[in-house]
Amino acid sequence: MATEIPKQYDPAAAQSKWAVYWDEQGVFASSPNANKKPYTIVIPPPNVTGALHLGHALDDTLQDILIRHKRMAGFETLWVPGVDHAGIATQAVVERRLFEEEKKTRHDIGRDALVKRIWDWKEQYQERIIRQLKNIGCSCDWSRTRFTLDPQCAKAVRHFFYKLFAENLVYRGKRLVNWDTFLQTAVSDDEVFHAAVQGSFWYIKYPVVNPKPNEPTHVIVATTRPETMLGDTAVAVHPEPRKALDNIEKELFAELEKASPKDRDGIELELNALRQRRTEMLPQLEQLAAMARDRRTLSLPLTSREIPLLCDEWAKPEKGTGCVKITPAHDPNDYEVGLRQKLEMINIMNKDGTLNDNGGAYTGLTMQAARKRIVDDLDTAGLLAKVEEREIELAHSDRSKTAIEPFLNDQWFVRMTQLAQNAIDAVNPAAAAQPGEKTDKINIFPPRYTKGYVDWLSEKRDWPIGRQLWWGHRIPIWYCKDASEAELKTAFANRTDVTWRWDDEQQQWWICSEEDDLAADAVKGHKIVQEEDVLDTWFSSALWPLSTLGWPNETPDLQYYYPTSVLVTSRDIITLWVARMVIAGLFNKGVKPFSEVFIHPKILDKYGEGMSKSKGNGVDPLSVVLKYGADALRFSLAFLTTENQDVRLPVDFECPHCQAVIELTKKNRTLPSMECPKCKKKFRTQLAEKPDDKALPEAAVVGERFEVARNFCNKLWNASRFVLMSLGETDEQYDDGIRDTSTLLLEDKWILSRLATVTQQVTDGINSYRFSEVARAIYDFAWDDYCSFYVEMVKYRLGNAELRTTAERVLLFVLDNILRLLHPITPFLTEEVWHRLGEVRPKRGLREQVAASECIALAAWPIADKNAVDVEIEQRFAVFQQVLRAVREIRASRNVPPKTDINFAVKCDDVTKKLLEPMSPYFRSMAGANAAGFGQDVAVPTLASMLPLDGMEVIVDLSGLIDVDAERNKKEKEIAKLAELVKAKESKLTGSFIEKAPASVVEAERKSLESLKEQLSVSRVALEQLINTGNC
RNA sequence: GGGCGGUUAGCUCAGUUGGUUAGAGCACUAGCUCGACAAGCUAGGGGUCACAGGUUCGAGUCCCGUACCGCCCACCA
Repeated sequence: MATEIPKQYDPAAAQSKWAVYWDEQGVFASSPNANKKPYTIVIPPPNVTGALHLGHALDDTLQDILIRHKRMAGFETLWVPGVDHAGIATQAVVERRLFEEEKKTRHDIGRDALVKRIWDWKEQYQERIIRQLKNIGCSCDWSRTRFTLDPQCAKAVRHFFYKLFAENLVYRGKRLVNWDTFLQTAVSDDEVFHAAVQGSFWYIKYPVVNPKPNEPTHVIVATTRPETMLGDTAVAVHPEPRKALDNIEKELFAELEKASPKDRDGIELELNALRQRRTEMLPQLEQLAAMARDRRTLSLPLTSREIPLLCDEWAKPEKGTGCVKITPAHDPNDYEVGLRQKLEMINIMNKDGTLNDNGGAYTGLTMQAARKRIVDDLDTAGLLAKVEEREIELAHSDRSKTAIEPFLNDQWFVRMTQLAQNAIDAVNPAAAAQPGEKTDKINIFPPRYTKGYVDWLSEKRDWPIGRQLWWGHRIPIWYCKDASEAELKTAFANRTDVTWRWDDEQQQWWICSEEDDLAADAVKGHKIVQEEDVLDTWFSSALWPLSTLGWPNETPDLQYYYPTSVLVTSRDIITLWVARMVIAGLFNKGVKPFSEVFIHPKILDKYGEGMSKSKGNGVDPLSVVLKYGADALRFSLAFLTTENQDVRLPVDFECPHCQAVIELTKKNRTLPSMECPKCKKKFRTQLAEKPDDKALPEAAVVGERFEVARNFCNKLWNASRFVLMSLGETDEQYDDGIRDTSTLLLEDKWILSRLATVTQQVTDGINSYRFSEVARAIYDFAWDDYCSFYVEMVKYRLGNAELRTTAERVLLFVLDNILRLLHPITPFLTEEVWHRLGEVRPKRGLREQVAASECIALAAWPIADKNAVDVEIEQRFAVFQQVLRAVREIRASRNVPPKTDINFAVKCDDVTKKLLEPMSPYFRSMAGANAAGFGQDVAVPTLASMLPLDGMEVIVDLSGLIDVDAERNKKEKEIAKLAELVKAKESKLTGSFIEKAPASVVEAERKSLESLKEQLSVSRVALEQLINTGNC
């Protein structure tokens, strides 16, 4: 029966089988259990903008490793799955698609139709995302799947907003916002990126009104955005340009003193420019400052407006012309100046990016078109002094990729001063962070990420929470113009879930309701109108640990599972998301939302770029699963997770027809289908959406790093196959045999000692998020110790009736433990083998929680047996390994045919002799070498190869096999190397090393020198013997 | 401009509090179809640990500086 086990692990079969099994058995379902400690993770909800890529797969694999480990370790584990509506991002992709496919904008189809399309999109991608998670083996409690826009989350959102409003922590005000003219919404600073574009620097002349004699007739300002001049309400000059220049010069001198010779030239250049500016421009700037104090005005070109020339320190005399135009409604810095100088703020733009009525002759043009016309008109009027070509860093919307226009708009904000401070106080300083530490504070790992979190919060910038979108949580505010407070009181008499505040600026009531049920006639005789804007996506994400557990209701879930145990995510949303969850958790519940935060590396593609949906370089984890299986994918990802900030994971396509590897390039990575250059047949990629493409066979994604893991899975599969085929029939509890140490041989004790060490390493490693170390430790143990040594040695014992029973027990015991240690990383493979073992040995012990016939996902996590750790045993075993390696090396280097047995002896002391003698059968079975003898006075054959080791000499009889010249050559090289080492060590041991280094280190070095010397003399004797042999 | 990473074998990366002759996988070379596994087995070659200085008996590891690569934040009329 056992021989039916295939030679290769079949991941697809195991995946479909066990995914269904776990689901049917309710293995991942969780509910509050007073007898167990909770261990909770909420998934960072992926955006429904698109499918998951390998970056998500890493995030989710790590969480699953933690969850599966804790589940086995006896915790009541809950992993809450879900997806995020991702307001702007999702609306943007749907809008973009609408435009590409139907050339329509959202205004063409209207709010309801657009929202319906987005819901369709959401359903499609949520389904796909959940399928991806399931297929890579995530052990979430699927019955609890949440969506940030579902009724429960909506309730939490309204409650949060209400609480903030009631405590006067939200306000509405005119603010300069980043306006996305494509999406027609404000976006936060965090949703803006800067990119260099080719632009120009225009110098424009503003005529002075009624210039006096000796006064300049024009003031020249430089700008990259001439069209905004229509909104200018002043031109500023520095009040004390001389003093300002003096200060800068002073600073430069100070810098020059400290500067390295290399930097000096640059500073000198700056100084020169400054001096030149002083002579050429300072007199005029001082004159202008004087004019400004004199309240002189300028005539704003192309308009009939007069604007003041004024003094403000924002005008830097060292930059541009030293004068700067002030456009408060369209520039963040000018806005500040405008507030300071109480300037009029003239908004010249409509929400769609065209000029409004304030644009005069240019009304209706886009900002772009207006720029051209304005420059032309200025030129015609002789008011364009000069134009410089130059590269400008321009703000772009992260969502629509279009240029941002600073825009004055009404906006809702959350006051951050106190909230941010609380969130700062909630984290442990980086230096104090220890995994698993019992503390009220949050620990961030790796600790270096703590700084960014604290720094960002320290700015305490108010959070703009409104978005002019249709996809999201509508702000629960209703406006009422003309009711009296008494009327409001009457209308909401018995309601504790409605509150209001008077908006002085707009002369209206703000009515905030916690329940989404305010009718238009809720206030008798008055119309109330709900705010059109929706909330920033992060507003609902901030509540994720709360809303997924039932908040604002004090549910049993919330009481049991909150705060969650750890949050696992990547570094780019530490501020946007992690910080805001902390804020929301503390504010709403008074308790941090999670105890630890683990930040894992980002996955980069072969070009070193982070994977993202918008770039199109995201690789579908299922394309990897298709080729290598989910276990291999997961193992690779765990293996990659070092403390580094990024990991590179290059992949290519594999043609499903001819298996040719097709390089994945920036060009073809966005294609839904392509043709194989080799076999000329077509195939689809993960991006296929149209029926034609979907009908094609799918290309898998291949990468070297996955092969390593796939090979490992297969290795373990085959080791298990060997064990399954070797086990005899018995009904015993194999672990009883382990506890009876009297029958254990050296190799048994050795592998049990190693197992105990590795068990501890793996347990500690998972608890402290050192995933790479964990994967490496099991990999090395399973492959090198278990397969290469233990299994090989056991082969001999299985054929020996007396030695068989213990060997079988240990063999099985260790495999059983490897499987359990590995289960969090490779769940399908281990579950498959576990059940097969269950058929042969249903009564395996060590199962506190479940019977052997049940699944490994619920089996007990191995506990390291400290008593089994035996350093001396490991050292003794290492001697055996050394000798075996030496014999093999001699065999290999002398090209002894594999079927030819050789004879060997080891010259050694009595202790070693006693150790090696029982190992004779293994030298035979593992190296084809017959032991001729061990001990002080073994006979040395006339033709022998001798290899000196630490305190021993391995002698292989090569009569009839040896090439004397080659042997001599080898020996000479060896002697030279040894002599060099001896020399180095001798000189080390004559220096002050002896006095200053700790005695134990010195002693170790002495011993090492002795050993080297001995090896050297052995080699010299061997060489001499060779020469003699060669001569006769 | 501020902050944070990185630089170790041809490639991708490990390297705990400084301590014998710096490791792994892939690739490469030679030999193996020996009953778990060719996705494998055995052996081998390959590194002045980016550069320069310092601390130390001793530095890949600690300190200072330089160069290059990358990320984040802020700003640039």
